[in-house]
Amino acid sequence: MKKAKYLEVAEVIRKRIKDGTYQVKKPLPDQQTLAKELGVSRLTVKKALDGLERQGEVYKQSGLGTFVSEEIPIKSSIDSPANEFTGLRKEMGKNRVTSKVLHFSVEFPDEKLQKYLDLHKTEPVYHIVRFRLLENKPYVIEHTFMPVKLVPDLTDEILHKSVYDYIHHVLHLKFGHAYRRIRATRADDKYDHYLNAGENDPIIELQQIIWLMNGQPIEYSFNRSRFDQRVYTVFENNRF
Amino acid sequence: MKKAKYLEVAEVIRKRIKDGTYQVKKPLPDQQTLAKELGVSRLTVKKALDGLERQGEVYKQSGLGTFVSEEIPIKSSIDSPANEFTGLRKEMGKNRVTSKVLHFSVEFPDEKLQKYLDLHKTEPVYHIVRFRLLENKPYVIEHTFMPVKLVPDLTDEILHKSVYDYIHHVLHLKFGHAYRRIRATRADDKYDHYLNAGENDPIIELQQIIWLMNGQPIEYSFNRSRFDQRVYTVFENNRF
DNA sequence: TAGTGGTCTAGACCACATC
DNA sequence: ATGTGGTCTAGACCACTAT
Repeated sequence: MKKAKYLEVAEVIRKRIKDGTYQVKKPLPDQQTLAKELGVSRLTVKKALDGLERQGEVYKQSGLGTFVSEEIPIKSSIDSPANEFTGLRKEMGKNRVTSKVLHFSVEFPDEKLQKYLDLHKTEPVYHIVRFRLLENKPYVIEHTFMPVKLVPDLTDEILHKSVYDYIHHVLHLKFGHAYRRIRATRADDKYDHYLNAGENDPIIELQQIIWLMNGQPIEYSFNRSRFDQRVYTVFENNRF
Repeated sequence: MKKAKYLEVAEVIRKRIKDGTYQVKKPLPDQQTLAKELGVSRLTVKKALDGLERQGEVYKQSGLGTFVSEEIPIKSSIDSPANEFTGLRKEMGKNRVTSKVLHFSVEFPDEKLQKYLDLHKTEPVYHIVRFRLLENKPYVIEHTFMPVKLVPDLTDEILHKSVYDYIHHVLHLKFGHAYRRIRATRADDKYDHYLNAGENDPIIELQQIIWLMNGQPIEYSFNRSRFDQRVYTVFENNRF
């Protein structure tokens, strides 16, 4: 299966931004010119630029042109994007993350989970608690619930590596959308002591449901970190 | 200036979802049928559906159809969307929000602010601290910095109502994109006592830079709430 | 095989900003 | 007047899913 042309075009443009061919705050060549150069229609170029704009790489001004976005001055390398679908190992780098499985069981879902994961009470879920360290420093406690029917044959070994890899590359499932809630709370969960959090230390918690492309919910989870260990970020674009 | 057709089409479909014409988890009419019915081309329908999909109203499956999304079970009415551009008064309802101006001055920007707002050190900024209550209950302390050159003639009266309204409807400026960082912290700011936060109460803080459509940064701010008063949410769609 | 959404094209016209 | 991006069309072909 071949990649769509507009994705190829977006990659070319992204590279040119990265290597300085197109400079920050300067206009890119106009859409017609890019279309001719790359041998595609103008609409295909526009579609590529629309995507890059949604991701914050460029911004367009009708009547003026398309410009390379500036660096974001408050962006930090420790930020965790709250609007991406990469797993922790991929996000942070494979070898920087280690995982300890604190709990792994199969259960029937309670009423809350039945609602969250759109399950009948007879359809079992995995219940997983993982303690994850970033460069050997306590980083996050992840409480995860997934329907067994959607993720068959989950093993302890997979839990130590990447569940995301298993879901995507072995089961060939694709995440579609997610709803996430971020809040501050106290260290009051039974596993929080793993985070080296004192009794009065704030905790930052991200709770989420993830759905597949076909609309089925595949994961309910909440992830807790000590307040000074994690910052969630959102990039937002004011377009339809 | 007339509204684009694809926006009109999206509104029609959104209404039909809301009033039950199209039912949850059931397929909408196919794109060709909708196009004919509404007297537009198929691409225009697709563009409308793409937007609704990004906003989570529907999801599409190639080869199958377009389906109405389910209700999100963890969504709560107290959630604050972290990926919207509406001001607090509009988000929560005009009459539920009251504002007290704790500080209002004009200053030359320090180095940090010069970087955040892309300013020369001779270009002054407003420095505003507002205490905002939701139905007379302490809700958030907002620390806001804006370049004077972009927001001329800001008055105390505007601060008591909606700065967003002034920027959009009087100055006719449009927000383009924003980068937001959400973290948990302690009640250690000099204004935090307004939140009725005890010394050990966690605080949830949202820090952000907002840019206009033309790429100019117009606001740097950080907003602090007591941990149990605010939850930030993100909806994310795994598409280009 | 039939029906769905996804992509792509060429061409046209419009809205907007600048000169 | 010119050049930019935004919208819209009709038509074509492809990829995917179900039967």
